[in-house]
Amino acid sequence: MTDLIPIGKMAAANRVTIATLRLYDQMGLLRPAYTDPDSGYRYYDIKQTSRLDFIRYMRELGLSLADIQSILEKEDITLIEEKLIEKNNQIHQQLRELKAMHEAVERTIQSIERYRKSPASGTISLEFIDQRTILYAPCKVNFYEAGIEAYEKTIQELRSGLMEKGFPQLLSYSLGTSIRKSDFEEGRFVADRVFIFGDQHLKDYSSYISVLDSGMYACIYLDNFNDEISCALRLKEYCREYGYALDGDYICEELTEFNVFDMKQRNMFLRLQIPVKFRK
Amino acid sequence: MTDLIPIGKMAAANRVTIATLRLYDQMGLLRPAYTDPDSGYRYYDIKQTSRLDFIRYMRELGLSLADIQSILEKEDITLIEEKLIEKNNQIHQQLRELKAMHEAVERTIQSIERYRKSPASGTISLEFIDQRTILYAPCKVNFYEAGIEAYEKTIQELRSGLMEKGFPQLLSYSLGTSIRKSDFEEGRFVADRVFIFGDQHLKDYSSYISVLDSGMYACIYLDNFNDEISCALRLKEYCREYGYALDGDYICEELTEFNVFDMKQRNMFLRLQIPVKFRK
DNA sequence: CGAAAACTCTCATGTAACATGAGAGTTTTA
DNA sequence: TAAAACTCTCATGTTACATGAGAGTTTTCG
Repeated sequence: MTDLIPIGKMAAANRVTIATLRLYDQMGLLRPAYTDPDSGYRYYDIKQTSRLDFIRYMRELGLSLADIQSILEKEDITLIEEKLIEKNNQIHQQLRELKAMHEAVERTIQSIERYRKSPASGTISLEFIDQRTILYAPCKVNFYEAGIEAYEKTIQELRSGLMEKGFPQLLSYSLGTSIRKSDFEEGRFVADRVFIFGDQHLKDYSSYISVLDSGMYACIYLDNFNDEISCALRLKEYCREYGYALDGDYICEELTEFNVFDMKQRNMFLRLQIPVKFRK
Repeated sequence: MTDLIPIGKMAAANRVTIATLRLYDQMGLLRPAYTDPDSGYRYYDIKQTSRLDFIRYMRELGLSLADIQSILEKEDITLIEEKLIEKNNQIHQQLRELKAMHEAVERTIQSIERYRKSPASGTISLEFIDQRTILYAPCKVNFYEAGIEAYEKTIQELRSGLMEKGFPQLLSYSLGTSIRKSDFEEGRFVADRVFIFGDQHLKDYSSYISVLDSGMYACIYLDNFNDEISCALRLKEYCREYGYALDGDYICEELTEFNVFDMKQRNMFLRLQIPVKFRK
């Protein structure tokens, strides 16, 4: 009296593939009502649709086939609830992760955009820059002398120190270094601090937090790490020429750090900054 | 002069597993600076850390290794941006899906909770029920006569009709059926409509929308489909006894539909409802 | 009734990004 | 020089299927 249908019809009736039905059979999630012992053909009862619906619904809720299997075996509503509550927590977690990912992607796109719209290397400007919060570490070695490897190493330490505290990732934030005003004034290139420019999340991660004052900055843009000193000197000269007085530490800001491309193209982008004040 | 480190140190220094480094080598994402041709041992330059960082950062942004590979091959920032924008869209999509999943899980948990707190089968109550929006289809056959299979078939049609329009899934909503007031009054069990109780999303999906008035309902709870008619009659009798007059169509609401468990336990939960008015 | 068409079977493989382990060879340390 | 520590390749497992090969079965049509 109950009419049985072969796998193809069952699949079509439920918008499932045949392969899926076979898998469910094999896993014991949904055994066909009758299997021909000779041919091995599977025949389903239409009423099994409801069980299939249940499986698919649980899948839509994000449960794994293994979870569903145990639910169907135990036939216990409490178990469903447990699994769902567990799933709910997972979903919350995933939502957080996705949002963080989204922010990071946005930030990176912004940074690429900024790079794209950056002025030609060597351009000097006078800009007002808002207050910035930074997370810094002191420089143990002076990489202006010790070379780029020392710089990398310092960054590396900052990085791993932060990673231990669960800080997302460094690449998405712009990096900076500074030279103390007195040193810079007297032409000594002595790295003082290395830091990252942060956003609102920053304060959770360390006590080495500082603030860079807002104000006017004389800036020069460049795209090659090796030109920093010469550009910095040019910028200093420029300030002297126009009568701008130094008003704080010198800053080198690494606006984008796509330095994985072996510098074949102009992929790095720096902005050197000298805070200035004007004689009134 | 550049000191090379074996794979173990490289892995430890970057909090990556050895297997990962080997995979990246194999895929060409990060080739060790030197590979011993005899032993096959991989030796990395510390500077390769930056490339590894880049890879891991791109991974954190959700890009696939294949994407990263093409980015690293082309060495083109524009390509990064393209991939990121694409990724951003994917993230939006995923966020939508996750939120929908979350809603569905919550709804299901609620429904299980409700089931758990439901009164004993046979309990009669008088309740105020708020206005409800339903999405209905007319019943072509009277399943009170034709049997549960006909009911299932009707549901099936409703289901597949909705699925074509992209409606999420049925299991997460409670189902209902109704009998016209005149039929019910005269003791004729003739199914009139089958419907789902919906939420705010409902209106997007069909024109077969109707509203069930708010008001007082005489209700009886039960956990077995087969008892519907007898319980409905009891409820009707109850109304007569207390002098409540029928004020609309009879409704059978299937509050939870975990009928995959072969009814071994009390997993189904119905609430029959008769809208009533009082003589003043 | 027989042939062709349509259907179904099992088994193998691929997907993404690794994790894990076996068995053999290499380097470092004591 | 032997043991300990490290590394190699290759195979397999993970998830929920999709895809395809080659062989067998059922249905349909003339």
